[in-house]
Amino acid sequence: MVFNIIHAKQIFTDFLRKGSYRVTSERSEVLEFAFKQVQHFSADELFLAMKNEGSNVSRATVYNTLELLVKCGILSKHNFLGKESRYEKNLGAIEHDHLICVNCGKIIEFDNAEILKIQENICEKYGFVAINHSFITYGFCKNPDECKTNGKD
Amino acid sequence: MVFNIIHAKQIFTDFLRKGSYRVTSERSEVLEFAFKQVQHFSADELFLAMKNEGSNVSRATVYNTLELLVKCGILSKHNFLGKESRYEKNLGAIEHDHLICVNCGKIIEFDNAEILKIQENICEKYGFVAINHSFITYGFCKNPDECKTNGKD
DNA sequence: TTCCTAAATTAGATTTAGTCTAAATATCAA
DNA sequence: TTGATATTTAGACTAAATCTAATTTAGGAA
Ligand SMILES: [Mn+2]
Ligand SMILES: [Mn+2]
Ligand SMILES: [Zn+2]
Ligand SMILES: [Zn+2]
Repeated sequence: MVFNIIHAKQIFTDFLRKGSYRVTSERSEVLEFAFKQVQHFSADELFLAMKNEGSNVSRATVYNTLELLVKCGILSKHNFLGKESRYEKNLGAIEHDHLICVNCGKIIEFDNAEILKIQENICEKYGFVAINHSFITYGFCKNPDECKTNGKD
Repeated sequence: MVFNIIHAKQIFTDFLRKGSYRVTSERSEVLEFAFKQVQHFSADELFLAMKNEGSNVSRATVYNTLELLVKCGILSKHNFLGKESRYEKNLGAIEHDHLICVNCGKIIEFDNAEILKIQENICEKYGFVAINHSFITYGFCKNPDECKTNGKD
């Protein structure tokens, strides 16, 4: 599991070297900007944020690098409600999951170790090797007062 | 839960009446074709299949009707690997889940009541009312012989 | 049954996320 | 330092899904 940007850079560099990918300034830049994001973000949002702060990394490179960052475990990628892919840092011990209000868009994050156990059992049963998972519960806020402001992300 | 096409038609008509939507021949046609599908299918695949068998229902109506069929519980909608949405009939007592091989594309379906319990607990904890969920484990086939034919769906 | 209005349908345009291309550039092993 | 080849780039392209505005239809009222 990843802790901070120093650690993330180490992991990324090792991953690139090990896979005989090249270590480039563009890839480092994408990692740095991705790591600065505090919420879920889309590839295009990151590309625009970078551009906005003077970066010249291309859209294609942002998309490609995000995939590499997912592969080496620094980021997670989600597809909420069939919308564009959204990414986020992977910091904790457990890959967290999401509860989404289909009414106001609120996203609640939670850790649940039991889900990992279920995943293991199922993989054992069907002869699979798990890489990761996506568990999303769709519903709505019980308290109407909390279901107003569109608290996306 | 839905059992067969007769039952599905009943549920759909009730849902439409109750929501003061109109009962149209196009909506019935989409339901009939959707129900004939034996595997996961995309909106466009269904549209083309219908067209191919002489139906004149438009693409927009197919897309819209599939959403209604999801809302009333007749179909489920999935987003595997961030690709186009895929639909399927909802027949059993438990909303089944999926195991996907990122190498060969194989999809294994499984029932797991524990996941529903976890969902209930989490919703209780965070003041949510669950509608449905999506649980997908990504991984690869342990047995290389089984990981060849691209057994999609 | 006929009439009327809002809802639904339609073909095709548009939007959007993401991928592809081929020319220019940079990495890194030798 | 050099050169093979991996990477980056701008912009073209693709595919899924949504939107539009004109036309048709469902179903309630009379
Ligand atoms: Mn999250
Ligand atoms: Mn299924
Ligand atoms: Zn809400
Ligand atoms: Zn496989």
